[in-house]
Amino acid sequence: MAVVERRAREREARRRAILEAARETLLEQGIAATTMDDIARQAELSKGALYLYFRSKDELCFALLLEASQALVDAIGRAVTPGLHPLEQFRQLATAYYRFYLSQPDYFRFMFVLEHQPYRGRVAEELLSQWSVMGRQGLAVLADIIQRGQDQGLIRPVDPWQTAVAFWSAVTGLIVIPSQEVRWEFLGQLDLEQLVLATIQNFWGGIASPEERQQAGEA
Amino acid sequence: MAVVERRAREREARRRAILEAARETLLEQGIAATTMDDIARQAELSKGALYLYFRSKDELCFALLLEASQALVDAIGRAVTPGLHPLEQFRQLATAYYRFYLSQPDYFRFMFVLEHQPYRGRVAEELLSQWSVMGRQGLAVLADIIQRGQDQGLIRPVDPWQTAVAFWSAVTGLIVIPSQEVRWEFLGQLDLEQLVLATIQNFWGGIASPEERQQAGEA
Amino acid sequence: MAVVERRAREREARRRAILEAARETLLEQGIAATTMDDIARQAELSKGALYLYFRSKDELCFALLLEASQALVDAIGRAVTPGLHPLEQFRQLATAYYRFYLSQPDYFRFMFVLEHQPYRGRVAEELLSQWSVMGRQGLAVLADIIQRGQDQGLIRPVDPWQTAVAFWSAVTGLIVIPSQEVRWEFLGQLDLEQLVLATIQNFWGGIASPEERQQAGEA
Amino acid sequence: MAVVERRAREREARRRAILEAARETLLEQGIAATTMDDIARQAELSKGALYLYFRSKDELCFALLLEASQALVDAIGRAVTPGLHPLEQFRQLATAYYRFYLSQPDYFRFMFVLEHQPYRGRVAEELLSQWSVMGRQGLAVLADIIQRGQDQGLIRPVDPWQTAVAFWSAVTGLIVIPSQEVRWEFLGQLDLEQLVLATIQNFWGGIASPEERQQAGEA
DNA sequence: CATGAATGAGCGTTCATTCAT
DNA sequence: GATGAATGAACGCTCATTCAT
Repeated sequence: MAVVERRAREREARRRAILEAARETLLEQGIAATTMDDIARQAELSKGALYLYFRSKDELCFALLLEASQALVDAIGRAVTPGLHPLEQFRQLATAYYRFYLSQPDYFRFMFVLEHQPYRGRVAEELLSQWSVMGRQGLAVLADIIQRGQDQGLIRPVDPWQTAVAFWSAVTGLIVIPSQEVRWEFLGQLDLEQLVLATIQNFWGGIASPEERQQAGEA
Repeated sequence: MAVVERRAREREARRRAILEAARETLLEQGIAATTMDDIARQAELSKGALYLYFRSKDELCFALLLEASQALVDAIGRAVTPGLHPLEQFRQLATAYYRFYLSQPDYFRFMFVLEHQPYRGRVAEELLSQWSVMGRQGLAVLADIIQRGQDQGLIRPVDPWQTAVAFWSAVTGLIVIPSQEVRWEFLGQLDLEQLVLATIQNFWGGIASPEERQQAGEA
Repeated sequence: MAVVERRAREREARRRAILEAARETLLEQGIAATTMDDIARQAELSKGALYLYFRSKDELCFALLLEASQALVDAIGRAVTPGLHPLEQFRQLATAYYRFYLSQPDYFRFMFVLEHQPYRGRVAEELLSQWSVMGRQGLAVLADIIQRGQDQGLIRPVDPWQTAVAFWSAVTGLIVIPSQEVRWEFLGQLDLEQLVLATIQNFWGGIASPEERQQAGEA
Repeated sequence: MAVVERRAREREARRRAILEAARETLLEQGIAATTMDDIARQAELSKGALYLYFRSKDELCFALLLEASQALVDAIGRAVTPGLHPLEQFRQLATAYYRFYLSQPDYFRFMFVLEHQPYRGRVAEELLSQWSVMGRQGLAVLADIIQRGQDQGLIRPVDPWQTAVAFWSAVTGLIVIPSQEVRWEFLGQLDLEQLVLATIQNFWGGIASPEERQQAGEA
């Protein structure tokens, strides 16, 4: 039955190859401007073959979104050293997030900027729930850090989940919005890295408990 | 001739009516999924009539973007009381920004989220430069506050423009990203207002000069 | 009742002004590429006004065709000196024809080259018959010369009408075809005038009676 | 793989079938009045399929023009027996030309009459140059005959290329203009064949050298 | 499994014509 | 008479999807 396995492996490999091709094309041209022909050409496959691996263009795009998100969540998960001081973990996480943007700016932009249609009702329900689970997983890493910070008295009593969302949204906005050069070209060039680091610092300052803040102030 | 005036007025009114219709339809369905037929139907006009007021679908969308931006910039400009303490102005501005989102969430989302293609080369150059001027104008309000805060020794030496962009991007991300319910529905309901206020606070804390911070801490 | 007359005169003047405007625009851009808006703009009138003078775009085009043809037929009629030797009249006519092309090449091209749709059924029957009458009138000038040439024993027994059509078609082709530069650009520049004169000569040589030919040969 | 070959053959066949359908429809209705839908319906294909074989309506029309021209040039080339007396070759060529009109009057009319827009810039540059090459090729056959006629002292010193263009234009006008029945219906029915033959005769008479002419006169 | 020709609904845009003013 | 806003029926073209091979 090794044949069956090999087939499955080959199928998976082909699927990833298509996603890779789709990534390059979609990121360069945008979703609406990319045709299935473009992707097929890039993947060196026939257009029909695409439909053997993805039910529709929507599912293909969503699969790419899923893959990008998975990569990001993985990167975040790997970045945080268990047992460290929460502020340090906080820094690790934010740094990993920003580094992910640096290493895969297109992926990043694909996730947050591109013109995704509402996928509900257009892709398999199963994929949508995968997406939710993964998203929650990623944010949970951050929420957990905050939670543990509170347990150790380092952080004021705030809602960990809400705080996590806020921090994540703010940093994402910070990264994504000024980098949409076509639209906000008038903003000029910015030193994104420093802005992100400063924002992390500010944010921690904002949620730290008074004692912790004083300590940090003395340090 | 009063007739000429009336005509001009009617023309402007019709133009705005089309924009209004476009807004409703575009925001509900997204740019790509909205056809000129849809907009015409919503505006209770023939499709051809749309082209008497806008040169193309692109220009229509961009005109909406421009209108929304103008409304936002105006709201911001009105909100800031001259001569007040910069921190207070800072709060006024952020509050006005958030209130604009509250009163016109669709406008807001249209500006920052929807799938705008790069407009360069697709709409009249003149419109593009209006857009740049207006954008810079809006951000300048914030940058000025920061500048004056520095002049009064309230704010650490930071680049006012970069800081303005950072703050604006972060708050915008904070408002816009979690409110994309279709995509981030798993985030759950958030108390956005409190998050925004907290972020303002954090941000100010982050750029305040040491003396000012101490003062604020004592208060 | 002078008012009625004046009105009629004004109406006619306006009609001609529109035709003039139409001529410039149609000849420059072609029929299909010219819109009623273009013509109205050129005529400094509203689009609606055009329809007060012409029932449709087709009738406007046909009216222009008619006007051009009338001008040509008039020019031909004026050119031929009654009582002269038929060969000389023949030359006069051909020269007038060619001169008309020289002085109004666009008119000429409009008549023979441009993309006229079949007008039957699209313009008033009355206009179509005007067109026929005028066309026959023009050709009759040539046919009459041939007829009189035969009466005087200068021309071999040929059918005057057929011969007239043949000569006219050949000369028209000679003028019109190589001047369609866009299509036959590869032909290179030609000395049209000499070709036309040579063709006249040849043609006369071809239909002259043996005696006449001999005489001409001796001359 | 025989499959590849078969595919290529089928593709070519389909292309020709579309051209055939286009020919019928275009000639009946004119270029402007024929829609791609019409052609598709005639070809019993979907409209989209047309675009698998031709990049645009313009290219389709031009391809038809090219095909017709090729057929004409081929017919001309085949008609002339090498080594024959130039006058005889002259007759062969003109006869072949006229016969081509007889056998394919629609093709012929399509080439010379229908409302072709300037194609430059609207079809691939490559097609345009094919067109030029072929056109020159065709005319060169005639110019060569004239040249050889001169070499043998049969023809007066005239510019062979100019003379070829003149003759060709005149004959084409002779064939094409009176056959535009819709426009020149008032001309009545003509014996085209005899007119063409007479014109050939006249023309030869016009360019023959004096000796040759005398000889012909005596014959 | 893979191909690529074929489909057909739909898009943005144009423009001759109409008609209330 | 003159206007010009409005209509609406097409048009050329695209492209996600299907299916015979």
